[in-house]
Amino acid sequence: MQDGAGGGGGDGNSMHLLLSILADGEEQARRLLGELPPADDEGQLLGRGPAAECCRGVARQLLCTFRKAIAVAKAIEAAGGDSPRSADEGAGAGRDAAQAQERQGQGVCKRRKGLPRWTEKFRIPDDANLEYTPDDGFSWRKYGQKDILGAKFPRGYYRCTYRNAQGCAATRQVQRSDADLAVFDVTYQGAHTCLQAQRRSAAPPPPPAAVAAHDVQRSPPALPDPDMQLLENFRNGLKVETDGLPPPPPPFHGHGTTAFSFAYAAAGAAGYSPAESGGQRLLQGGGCFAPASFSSPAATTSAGPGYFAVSAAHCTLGTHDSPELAEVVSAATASDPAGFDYSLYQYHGLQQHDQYAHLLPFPFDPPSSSHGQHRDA
DNA sequence: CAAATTTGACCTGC
DNA sequence: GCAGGTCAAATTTG
Repeated sequence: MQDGAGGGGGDGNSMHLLLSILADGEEQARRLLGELPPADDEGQLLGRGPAAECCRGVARQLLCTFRKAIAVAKAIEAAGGDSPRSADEGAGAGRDAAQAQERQGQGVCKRRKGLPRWTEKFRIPDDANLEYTPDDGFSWRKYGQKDILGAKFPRGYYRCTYRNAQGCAATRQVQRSDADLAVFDVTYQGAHTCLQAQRRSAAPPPPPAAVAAHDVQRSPPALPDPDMQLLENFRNGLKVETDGLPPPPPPFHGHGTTAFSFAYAAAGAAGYSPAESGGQRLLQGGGCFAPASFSSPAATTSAGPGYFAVSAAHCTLGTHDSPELAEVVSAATASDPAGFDYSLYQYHGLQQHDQYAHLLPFPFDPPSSSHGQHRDA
């Protein structure tokens, strides 16, 4: 991974470009926040009410996310191209656990080879009890628990409930953050090949009105709504950890829009289909990725309804080689190739960084471009 | 009674 | 040898 496409973040031009884009995004986020009227400004359209609060929350989070991303990018640059790491580590939150995870992560890749690996941060509701565990909609069976050096809380080991019945190799590790009890680091390994993933892929998109009508700031939906989850995801911050991969395409492109293509790919490997319209809509609209369909009838995870907050999609592909990235992206496209929106990849800036285009398992030649830039595969 | 969870032992990589 | 990850028997739960 360090070799090949861009040298694992060590490419000075790519990093400068990334920093430039991030700085641009930060500036736009700052402007957005500045242009939003204060909460007590009754004269403004968005001055009050849940919608205004939501916008301010998103804007603040966006700004925070950009700053984290910039810090991480600078750290990578200063380190001479070492694997990018969690933005939270740089920001100080959950540092002990993250460092423990980092140590582990470096070793784990060699322990379990061949399967893509990535980590998400889950935030549970503040009023959740201590036994609350993150629910991603899949059905998991716990097979072990281990005290981890340097971590206050034990790590839980889960595998897909249908491992035996359907040969699904997906596993996940759940560890509560030391710094924030409401935050869980959930490391996934392997894509779901069971029917859960297929059901999710086949699930119909939710009505678009669901996003605007819901107060995402305060109350998580009783029934997981993909769009709400995307918003919540956005609100809780993001990080993309390539963990030794070639640097991802710059996630920001165009006029103040954002997208996280690696999170996209990683989530696809978890069984989430990029063809799901909820994901597409919000990706294109400035959001990020989150599970787009929580309709698994088999879900028996311990978290009850009301949960949701994916705060990160920090993608860690296991063995650092581009073929595995292709595998992940392939998984993302496999469920519905016809519905895959190739323009997203262009939208994510790929057309500007064609050194990444070869990582895709399909010829990168988007049928059309609404952004006026198009590259040849 | 079947399925899920717990937990100590064992395996693997560094 | 240490620490993370997995196995599998025992136990719990519905």
